[in-house]
Amino acid sequence: MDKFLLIDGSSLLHRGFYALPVLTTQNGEYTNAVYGFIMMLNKAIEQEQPDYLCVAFDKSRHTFRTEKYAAYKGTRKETPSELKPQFQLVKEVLDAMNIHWEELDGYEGDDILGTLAAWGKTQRMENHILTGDRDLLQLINDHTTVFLTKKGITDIRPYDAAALMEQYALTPGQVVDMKALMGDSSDNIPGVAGVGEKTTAKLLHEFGDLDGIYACIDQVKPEKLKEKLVNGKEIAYLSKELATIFCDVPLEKAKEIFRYQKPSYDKLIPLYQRLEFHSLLRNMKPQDLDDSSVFAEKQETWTFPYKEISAIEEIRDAVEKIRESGVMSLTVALQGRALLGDVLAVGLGWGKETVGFAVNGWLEKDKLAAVAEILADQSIEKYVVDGKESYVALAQNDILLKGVTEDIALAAYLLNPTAGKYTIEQIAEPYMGMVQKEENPALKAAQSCGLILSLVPILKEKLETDHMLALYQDIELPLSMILGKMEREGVKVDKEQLAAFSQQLSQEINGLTKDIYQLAGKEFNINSPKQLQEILFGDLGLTPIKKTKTGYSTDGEVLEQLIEEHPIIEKILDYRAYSKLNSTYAVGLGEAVSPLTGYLHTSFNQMVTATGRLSSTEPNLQNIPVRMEMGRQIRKVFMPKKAGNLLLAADYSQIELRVLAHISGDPVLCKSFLDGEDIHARTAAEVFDVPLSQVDASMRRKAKAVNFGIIYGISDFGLARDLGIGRKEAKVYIEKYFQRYEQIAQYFDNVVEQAKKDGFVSTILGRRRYLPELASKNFTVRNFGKRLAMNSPIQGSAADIIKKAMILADRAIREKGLQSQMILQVHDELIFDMVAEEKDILIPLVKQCMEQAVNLQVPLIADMKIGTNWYDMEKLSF
DNA sequence: AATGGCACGC
DNA sequence: GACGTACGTGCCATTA
Repeated sequence: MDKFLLIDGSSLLHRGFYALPVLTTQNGEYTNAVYGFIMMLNKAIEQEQPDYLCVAFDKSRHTFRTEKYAAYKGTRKETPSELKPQFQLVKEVLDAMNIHWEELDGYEGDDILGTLAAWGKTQRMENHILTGDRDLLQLINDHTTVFLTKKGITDIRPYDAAALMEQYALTPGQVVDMKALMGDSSDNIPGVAGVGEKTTAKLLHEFGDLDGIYACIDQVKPEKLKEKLVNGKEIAYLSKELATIFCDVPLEKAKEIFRYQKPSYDKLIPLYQRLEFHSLLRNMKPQDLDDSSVFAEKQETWTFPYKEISAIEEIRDAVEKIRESGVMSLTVALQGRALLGDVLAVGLGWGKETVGFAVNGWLEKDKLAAVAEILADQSIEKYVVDGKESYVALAQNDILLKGVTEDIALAAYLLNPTAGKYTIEQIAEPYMGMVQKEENPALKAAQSCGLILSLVPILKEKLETDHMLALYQDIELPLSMILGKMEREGVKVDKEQLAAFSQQLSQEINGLTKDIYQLAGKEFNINSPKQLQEILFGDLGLTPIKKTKTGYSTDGEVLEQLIEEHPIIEKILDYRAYSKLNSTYAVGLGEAVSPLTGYLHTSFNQMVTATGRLSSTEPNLQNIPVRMEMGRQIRKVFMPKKAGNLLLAADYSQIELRVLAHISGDPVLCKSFLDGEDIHARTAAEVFDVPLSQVDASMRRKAKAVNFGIIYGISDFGLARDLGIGRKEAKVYIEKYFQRYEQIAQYFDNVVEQAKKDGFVSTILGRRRYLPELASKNFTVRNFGKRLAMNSPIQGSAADIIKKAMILADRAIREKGLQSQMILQVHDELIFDMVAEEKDILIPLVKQCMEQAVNLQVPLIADMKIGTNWYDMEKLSF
């Protein structure tokens, strides 16, 4: 069946406009909406491969609907002046692309789409409608699927009748009935007064449609609702008429005018050049451009020749040329995680040349050996993507990687820490409009080297304008190599002890399982929240406390509240605690021990968190239990490598509150730190209005929760829940806090205000986090954005500080020629495997590196602990 | 393979 | 009045 792609031009243009920052060309032409539109269009064409297509636009505000009801769309704001001229522009682009578009006086784009869809059905075509407007869902039928744009500009979801039912519980026909009843504020369709979303859903479920409701109006209850419906009958039907897409617009419908054909590149290229759509130009495929004379002179700006080599002589030849050049790009394609060191292919780039070669396992190690020398040569600059990964993988093959001066993955992460992935494909896409299609690993590695060389200047310029060049060069880049070293170093664990612990836990779990079956009266899978909730709230009739998406919650908080109701609860809590310890830690860590080294080698991820923190995986060594005594025991298995060595744990005291004191400049909090007070006790004294000496344990506990909340962006609700007090009481504490710490309140107001203006917040070292949430129309999302604006600079600055400290510590250890090793980072804590004889040098050294990492308005304090394992740690006093 | 619920850390 | 503590990862069960 032929495919007919129908595009809602007005909707997509608006979407493009609001999804992208305002862009102008050097001549001052506004282009963001057009750019966004083209991105969406190209993606849709590529995905859908339509045989026919058409774009529909609204012509003017005056339509048959405004004739009928003058206020229709009356609440719409004036189209922004930056968007208006882009309607003309996009039509120029469509003409150059040879894509047919329609608009007609008196009708909306929707009506044109509806008409064409109806016609498409008669032509036995499969209609695919692309829009951001949910109204069009009414057009769904067996020949018509509606593709709705979700967030961003490339996220699209298809809706057929089943998907519509699943998501909105509506049939296509009911879409208009829904509008008839509840109205639509954005189109200013009135609907029936006093009928909202819930009522509408109920009515439609019961009576099917508007006619159904009025046919059985006497059955409608409650009486009030019936009254509303009777009074609103006329408006309901008017609303329905306004919301119904008119499918008989007088249009010329000659099939051939819609046929998909190639763009007229001789028109499109100059147009893109005028609009400065460089990435779109680069993205054009050479084979498409044969007919274009403009292509010849532009070609080299968006393609980079690449080839595969395999003979060792060819590799040596490349190495020689790289030596002369002094700068190279490098890619190392891997199978599996870097620590395995399984290299698939290597790419090398220099000047305007790139090559790649495959490495087939251990047999071809001589190929790697051929490049070893230049890789280890500090004086030859390396441009890479994820240098840590390459470093670790190469090191596993006894090849040292030195001289990494650019890492585009780290650069791209800093430029947008919430992008998610930082592979070469992901980076090239937004910055160059490049979609990499090469699959042969060697060719791909080579091609990537070309992309790296092109991307480095682009990304660096952006870092420079965003004031993050120093953060990139002085923090993230050196840190990546240190993390690589730490990963390879690993940490020793006692496997036997781990197994014994697991044994012990399994026994406890067995006992508890029997008890729980007994108390429940039957056997079931205690690990299954679904089965557990059936037992607790069904069979045993306990009181449900809160809901999840799928049923009643059985989480710890709920169980704690049920503890008095039934003896089974305590057993389940214990069961959960023991199972967690066993599966994740006792068993999980045991399985993660490397058979090669006998140590645990975590991977530190430098490019995942939105705030700048690190994360740790396979295994995660940043969430080893510490709060509960039983769990804390796990720490006994972590030990230094050599007999006689010690573990050194250095953790920042209250780093986040200190950061807050510094950036807010609040005199009360600053003084408290300068005087070395117990910070939670001081907060208690302020909030409860008593002298420091009269603060009791309960007051301090409450104040601690308040401080905790302050860091995370507090709400009275959350604090009340944490402390088990009333919301009003919690609210009083928070108000009192902000009265006493006036400048903190002031700072939070300012940071939110500034974030709204800039679209991002920054840390003390200039790290950014963009906050699109603040511009959301949704109250909840927007409030969430405010909390992020308050929290991210605090958490992110703390991350900046410890990263800086790690670099200082690493350097100091090297300069002093010490054998001790930094092995772990846990957000505010550094762990070292310490040679006992170096104790007196290392401890003050680390302490100083951490405390002097940055200069704040308040002192930074690092507490030092040593021990023979991670459990038995003794605090040192200075 | 992806999602949801839960639980561990800071 | 809405919603309801930031940032993560791993395990297990369930669903597709």
